Amino acid sequence: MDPPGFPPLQAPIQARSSVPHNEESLPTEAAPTSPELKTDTDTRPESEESCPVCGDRVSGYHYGLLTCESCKGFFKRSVQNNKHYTCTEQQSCPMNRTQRKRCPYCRFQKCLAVGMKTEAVRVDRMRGGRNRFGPLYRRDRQIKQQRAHYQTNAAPYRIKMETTIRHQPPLTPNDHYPAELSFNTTMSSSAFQQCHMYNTGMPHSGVSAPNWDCDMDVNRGLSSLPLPYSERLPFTGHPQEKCHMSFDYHTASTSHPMHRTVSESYTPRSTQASSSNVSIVDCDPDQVSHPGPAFSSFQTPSFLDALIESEQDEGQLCAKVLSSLQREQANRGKHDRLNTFSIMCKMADQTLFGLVEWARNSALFKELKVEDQMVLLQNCWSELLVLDYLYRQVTYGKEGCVYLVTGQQIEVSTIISQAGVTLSGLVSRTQDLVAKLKALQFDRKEFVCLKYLVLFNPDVKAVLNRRQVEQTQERVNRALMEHARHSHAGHADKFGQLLLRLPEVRSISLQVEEYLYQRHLLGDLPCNSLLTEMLHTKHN
DNA sequence: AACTCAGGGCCAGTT
DNA sequence: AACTGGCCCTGAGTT
Repeated sequence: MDPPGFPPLQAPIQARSSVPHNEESLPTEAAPTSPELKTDTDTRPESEESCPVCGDRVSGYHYGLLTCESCKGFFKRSVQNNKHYTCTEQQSCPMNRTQRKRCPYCRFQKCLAVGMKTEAVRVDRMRGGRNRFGPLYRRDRQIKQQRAHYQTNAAPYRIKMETTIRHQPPLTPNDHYPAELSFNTTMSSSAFQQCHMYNTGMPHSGVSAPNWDCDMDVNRGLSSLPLPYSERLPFTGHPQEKCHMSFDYHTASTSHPMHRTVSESYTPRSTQASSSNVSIVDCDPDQVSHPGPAFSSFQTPSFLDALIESEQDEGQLCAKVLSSLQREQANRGKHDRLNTFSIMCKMADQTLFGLVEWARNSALFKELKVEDQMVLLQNCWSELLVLDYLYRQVTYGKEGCVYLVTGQQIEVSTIISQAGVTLSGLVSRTQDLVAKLKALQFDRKEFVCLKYLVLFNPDVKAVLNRRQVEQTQERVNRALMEHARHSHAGHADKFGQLLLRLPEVRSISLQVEEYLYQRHLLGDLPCNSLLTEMLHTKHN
């Protein structure tokens, strides 16, 4: 079986002396600790995690993430032998340890969806050595270690991520392996195929053709949906009054909140004392002297309440996005309508616009230097978008549906059947997270806290006043811990459970960025949107 | 130089 | 016969 030139297999099995990986063969008292059994390997994350594909015990990092030995082997064989499976059911077969063998199609799709990388399978079949995912694995370990640390110590959540490496360009065919090693199948000339293969390293199955780029219900719905959403959303006030903030994509770049942050609307720190929101800034529970038990017991709630106050109204955002989209469609000819993908991008863009505005209006954020505001937002904008999306699903989304910022709902199955593998994978990953958050009864205050924790990330390299960012993050963290402890006695360790969701939010957001960037390169994104601008800043 | 660990291969067992 | 999955070999990178 070995290629020519390889030494013949020596070492018959009985002659091998190595100790099985996870066996309980701990050293005896007399025996010195072998390198394999030293303390840090005992805390390896893979020992306690389950395979994201089938739930079996993970055996280490394989092809991009922690998986079990079985899925590692399955994935390797599938890619090496260029397997094309088919599903006899609805392409949504259950995937667990006992049923994973039933449908290789769904198993392989799940492998791709959770992020296993086909380009990590070597077509030259060279053994041993290292690939370029080393830093990714290291980073993942760091995150997991911190997670474990926080679980045991309930210390403040810290997002350990270096901005310089966090947005690596995807592997290109020539990046590490020769082109034919990564793409050993004929590459279609269509832009979609290019995009798909770039993201997954695999040819598109052809089943899930990119109808996503065509007209879907969400598009047709735009002309018929009523403008006021007061029936469906907690809308307060008159939509007409709140919709005056038009969003013209042709002039959008000059009105981006980011631009205004650095130009006309920045309030110098020295003037903050007179800000109407100063109470938030000054009510650090650790700093105040305790006037009495009543006040003391409500310190954190009032801090949180103050944070909540600056939250954008969902109905307001909905009406704004909807009216803008309706206006844009109205200005287009009958045959020039926006396709679904463009509509989604514009929704995301407007939501992002709102999130930047939210940050800028936050008293805690205003405390920071403009330079820090910029780098923090540039670091976490996609995570904020993901969090925002998640909270919307948890709060308004029906089972099996995706709830759009415009109030429309699309069935997840429709998306999965019409979108490509990358997008489908993203949607199903996100739906899993939504289910977990629903089970936790994720509430608005917790949502706001998570947004602040993600925003105030002291590990962003370019941050000037790290201490200030760190202190704010810790305050929010304490507030979240207190809130989770007191408001939801039914959920043991809700605080820890919420923090455990953040690495997944991060991971999804990176995948979203990558996906959007590829679509941008293909000319699918509006060029003068805030979304594009943010993507550009990262890649520059 | 020794160690690490993620890639590939082998092969008994299963379907 | 084809597939599965546990175990082991390999070798670039790390310590």
